[in-house]
Amino acid sequence: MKVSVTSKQVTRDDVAKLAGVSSATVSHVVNNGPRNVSPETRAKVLQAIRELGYKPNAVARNLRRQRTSTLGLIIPDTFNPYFAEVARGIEAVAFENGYIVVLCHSHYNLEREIRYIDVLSEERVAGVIWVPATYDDMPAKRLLEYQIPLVILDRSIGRRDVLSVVADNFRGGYIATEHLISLGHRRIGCITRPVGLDHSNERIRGYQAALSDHNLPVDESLLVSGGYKFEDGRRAAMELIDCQPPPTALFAYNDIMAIGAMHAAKERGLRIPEHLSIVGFDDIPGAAFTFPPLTSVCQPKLEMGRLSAELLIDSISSQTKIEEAQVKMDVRLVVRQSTGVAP
Amino acid sequence: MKVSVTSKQVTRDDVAKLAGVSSATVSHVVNNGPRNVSPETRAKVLQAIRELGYKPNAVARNLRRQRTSTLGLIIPDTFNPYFAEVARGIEAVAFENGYIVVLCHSHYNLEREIRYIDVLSEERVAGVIWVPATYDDMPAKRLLEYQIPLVILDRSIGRRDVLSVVADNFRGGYIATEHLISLGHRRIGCITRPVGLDHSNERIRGYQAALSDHNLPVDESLLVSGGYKFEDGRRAAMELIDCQPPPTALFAYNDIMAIGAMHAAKERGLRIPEHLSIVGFDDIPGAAFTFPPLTSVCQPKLEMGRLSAELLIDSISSQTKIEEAQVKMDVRLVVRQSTGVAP
DNA sequence: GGCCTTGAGTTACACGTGTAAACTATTCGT
DNA sequence: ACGAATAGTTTACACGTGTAACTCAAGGCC
Repeated sequence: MKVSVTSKQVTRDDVAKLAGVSSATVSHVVNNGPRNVSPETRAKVLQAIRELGYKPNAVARNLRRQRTSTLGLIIPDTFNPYFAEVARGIEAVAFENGYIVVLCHSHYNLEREIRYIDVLSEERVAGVIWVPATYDDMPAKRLLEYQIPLVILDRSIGRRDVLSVVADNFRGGYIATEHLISLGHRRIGCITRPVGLDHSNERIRGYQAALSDHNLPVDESLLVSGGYKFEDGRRAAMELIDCQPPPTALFAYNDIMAIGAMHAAKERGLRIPEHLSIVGFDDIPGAAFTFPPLTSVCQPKLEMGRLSAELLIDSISSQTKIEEAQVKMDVRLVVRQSTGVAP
Repeated sequence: MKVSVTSKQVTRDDVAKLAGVSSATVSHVVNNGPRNVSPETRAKVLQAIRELGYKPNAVARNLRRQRTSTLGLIIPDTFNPYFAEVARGIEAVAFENGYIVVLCHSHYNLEREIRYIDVLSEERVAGVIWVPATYDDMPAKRLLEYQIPLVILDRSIGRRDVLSVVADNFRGGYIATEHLISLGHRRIGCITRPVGLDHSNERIRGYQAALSDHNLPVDESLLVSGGYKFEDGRRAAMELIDCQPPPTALFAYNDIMAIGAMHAAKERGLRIPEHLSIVGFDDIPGAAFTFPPLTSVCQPKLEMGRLSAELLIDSISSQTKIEEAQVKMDVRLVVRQSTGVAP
């Protein structure tokens, strides 16, 4: 039925004129309120809307309502599958609730986070989900200063008034190690990031707690800390394999390093899992496709994204004070074929 | 210097009052025009802006200017690393040019594409980059009907008035096959999607053209079409390996299938590349981490994203008619260790 | 001096919408 | 029968901004 070919925007007044009613009535039809509209009038208005191809202008509506239905997502980089899955959950919940999501890649860069926060502030976004790129809290402070509702994902800044959603990294390290212990392993190596960072600290603490709880020694020489990349994992594994006596199992900080460790084992002629068991962390998509498929600790990434969006939308719409500032999500072990009974 | 603790929005008028000037002058300072402002007045205004923590309201500005600085990105799913990298390029260029990007996941769903188009239309986005989820052109038609500038990524709908950016899939199939031929392979299997879809058709044509150009027979029995997943690749490879005589090399439609084929080979006791060479397509991040690392055809994903954003922004700001509707991007072969001389 | 130009600043209004308040016409309660 | 209540519709205005049109003062030019 669309006839309009002009490039001029069709406004509510055009619809009103065609339908022979006032523009307020059109508004009442479009928004189902706040005043009632008789069925006949409603029909006339809807017909006019269809004929003209009228689309309400969300910009004007946002200005008038003094709020938008836009959420900002500040995330290091969706190229990382972990963040990509989180983003997927956020976008899905946003869409279900009539929000749109502005994608802001910080590229692991503090300055860029801050520049994006200023942009989002000017855009008057309804709220922001922030996946920190560095260990600097300034972005959170600035968002609070701007009075923008905020949920922090994947890290907590320990303030009672800031919502955050994190995975239980301690438990991840614990169950990974316990799994290896239950397979009879006694010397279990750990490949990790440089200590001092939240995630790795927690994962290492879990690893060590599991050892202690099962009366195994916590041998510092079995802990190798490097970077977080494939080559770092490969190198660290080499080092551990060359120990005397070598560990029979490895727990890696993340899957990429675990895959690096698998390569190291193959290069040393070790078969997995017959000679060496390996557990990773994150359960990236590729983990199922390694040879053999990698056992890994899985964070509920999609759920974490969904939950953070739900929390944010809740805190936007209700002014109720928050009870629990930090939500810790449970992790689970995905057992594949890279782990087996100790030799 | 910020003092304001009130939740009321700070407006241009507040700044004007504090600085003792008119609100138009504030506007002239903020926008560097259109009228000149003396250095002293400018200083007073900037000081007032700082004191009040004034942030111009982009919603109001967009309404007044009758345009936004927002781009819509409709994409099946950034969880797929191919799309994630494309999105990264788009976001980067958008940011550099003062645009923000609304992330719209279609989840390979036509209806959702259309619903998002309606939302973006109401939001009055300046333009849209569309990565088609299905083979239905309706989204493009609707965007054109709404007069929203459009760039189609990864597919072309063959209209002279619609910009599109695609990879040279034909050439990808060609150089992959030629690479295998140059290594002495004569029987080269091809694992592909069900025929009939743009991408796979082009890649198969390239594969066949390379064979013909080197005077090798195009043997239909060496072409196995299945799905596009790991298991599909594994099954297809099994079938080819069990041929008599078996091929000494395989070209797979994508890396996931290629990795499936690698697993099939290992299960059959074949060593790669000594007994069987394998080439994939897409060069996903995991391709470098398989054992041995996978040779693959690489599309310039980041560049494709960047270019599509640049084209879109160009076509938004200039009303010039487009010359070349379709841009075909070159691909390159990344040679790793999954291909070797024929046995 | 008269007239035009120029630069700095102001006034006034439009952008498209949501909704309070005003206005009618109809129904209701007594 | 008459004021009150109710439902449907309209009028009027505010949201915060960009900018055209205007004012005013200060030179510049003959």
